[in-house]
Amino acid sequence: MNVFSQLKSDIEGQIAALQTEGVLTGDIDTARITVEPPRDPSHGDAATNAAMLLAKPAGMKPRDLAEKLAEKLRTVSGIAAVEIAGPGFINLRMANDFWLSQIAEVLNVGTAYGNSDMGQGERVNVEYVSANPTGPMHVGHCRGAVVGDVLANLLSKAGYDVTKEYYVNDAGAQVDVLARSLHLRYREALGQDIGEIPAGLYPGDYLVAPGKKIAARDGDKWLDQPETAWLQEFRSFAISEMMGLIREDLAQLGVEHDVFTSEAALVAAGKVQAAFDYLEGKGDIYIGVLEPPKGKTPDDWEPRPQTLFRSTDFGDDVDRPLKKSDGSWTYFASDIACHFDKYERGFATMIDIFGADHGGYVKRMKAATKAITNGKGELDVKLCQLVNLFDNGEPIKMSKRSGTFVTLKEVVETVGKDVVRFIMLTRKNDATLDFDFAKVTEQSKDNPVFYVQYAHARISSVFRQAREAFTNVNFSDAALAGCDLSLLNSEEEMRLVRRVAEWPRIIEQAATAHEPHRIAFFLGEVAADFHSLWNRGRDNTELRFIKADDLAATQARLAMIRAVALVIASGLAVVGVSPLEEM
RNA sequence: GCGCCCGUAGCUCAGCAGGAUAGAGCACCAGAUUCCUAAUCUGGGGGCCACAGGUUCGAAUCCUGUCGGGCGCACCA
Repeated sequence: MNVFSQLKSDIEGQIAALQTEGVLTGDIDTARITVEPPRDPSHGDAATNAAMLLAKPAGMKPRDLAEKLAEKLRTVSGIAAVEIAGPGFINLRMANDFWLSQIAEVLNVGTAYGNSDMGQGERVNVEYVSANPTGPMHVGHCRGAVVGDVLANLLSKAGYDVTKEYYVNDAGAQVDVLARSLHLRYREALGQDIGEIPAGLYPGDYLVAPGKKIAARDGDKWLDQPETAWLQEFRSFAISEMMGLIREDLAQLGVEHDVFTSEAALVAAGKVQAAFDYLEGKGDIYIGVLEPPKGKTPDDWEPRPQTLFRSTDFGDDVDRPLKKSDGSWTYFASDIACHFDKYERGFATMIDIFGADHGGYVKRMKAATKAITNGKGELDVKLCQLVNLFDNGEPIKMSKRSGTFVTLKEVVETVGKDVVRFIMLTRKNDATLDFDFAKVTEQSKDNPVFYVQYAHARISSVFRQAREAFTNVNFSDAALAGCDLSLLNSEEEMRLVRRVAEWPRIIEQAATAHEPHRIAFFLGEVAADFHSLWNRGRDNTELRFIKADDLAATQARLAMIRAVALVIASGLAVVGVSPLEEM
């Protein structure tokens, strides 16, 4: 339960009461009312702007209205004090019990704490990774993979019915190149000298094994045949091999998609044609000639009639071609079909995760989604910026041409999936991120992964010691949930308790904003609060969690830190990282 | 030339669907600590939120323009 939305509905209830009493008149719109923890803790536990928003339509002064509302709020249970401040803020101070009941709640529901029904089971499709099946994944793919995966987890936790989707671009010219590259490796496997890999083909040695595999299976059957004889077979073989590699890489990263949609299959099933027909029926298709982009005319520019989608009618800058001159579909056309298909499968809300280099693609895809769903579907696109790799401060240069690019697999094998996943969320998705192999594995408070993991491990360690100090006491969650939590009353402890109670709100806000990085930042804050409290016990043994001569106080404190551990575990589960019992 | 993203402390970045005196970490400065709850702690200085207008009771946040950086710009995906 998000305590702040609980408070908001309490406030709305009191506003309604003021209305029926005739104190408050005018059009009341409660939508913009916020109830949030104030930045400055001296302002109380929660603040609302209600009076300032309602003053104008009610024809009252904000502070007068605030006073009326404050009177009502003082009668609400759980609210210990109400103050009016500044231009008309209403500051609420909650009774300790109010917060402490959240600790019991955490202990009762475990890592399910923070689950929300906000999404009301609404179906959401999150499409991410969608790398071309032409080779193993490199680090550049990491970020989108993690951001998409965690966003999907986050939305699930917030009550949405989420499908994780991978769109396989297996229909374009690139997969033909892949097929030819494989054929070369096939010849190599049969003992032919293939020399240097010709420019324009994929040189990577990840095709060597598939080459041998198909040679072992089919022998020299395809050896002296014209391309037309083997292209299709080699293409589908290569794609399935490459998808195998990609799925292995993703599995290592802890990413598993629910659905893989094949572009080629969409085309074959006539879905692209169907989407096209639909748009054409609405009059959104025409044959026309585009103007060259101003200030940057390509060398080979020629006025050329094309089959265009009227994307400018839906917010794009120019209309976009759907067919190539050979009559086949452009990538954009099949992507429209892909989103059409998603919509028909029941997804009105779709989210795509792209690399930042696809930024120019966003408007047209949103326009297409609007057109193809008749305005009923909504597409949000999250762009992931570059990850810059370093090793102990030294930049790692990557070049695809020289073959010195770092693969996803290498990164995961070097630092572990948990580290990769967490670090990818330490920046918001549209900011570039530095990834330093040395720093991300460092065991110090400068390393956010370590800092959060260590908080969890430290709590486990306290419990291990508690069981030694009190050999006959039951410290299970259920037992702790029933202990006397009112013994927690210091300001430092309450600060941590309030932080724990913020978790459900963080989930809801991160989910509405589609911003998974907020989870990682929140975990850093919980860990910081916990470590800070722990450190007080260094100097003052009275403040330690375990008091050998005071079982009741020990139980209350263990309940508190156990709740912290559960919230950390709950957050790490969203991030896809396993919490550690010891380090 | 056009579009998108970004511009917040010396550095790296948060800033919660507009809210009160703009935060954190690093670095810097000053103290504490050798304890066993290992993988430090406490405190401090430091800001025209790129700039200029606008909307609003209220703007780092929304709108417009300017400057600076990144990305992209017809039958590649």
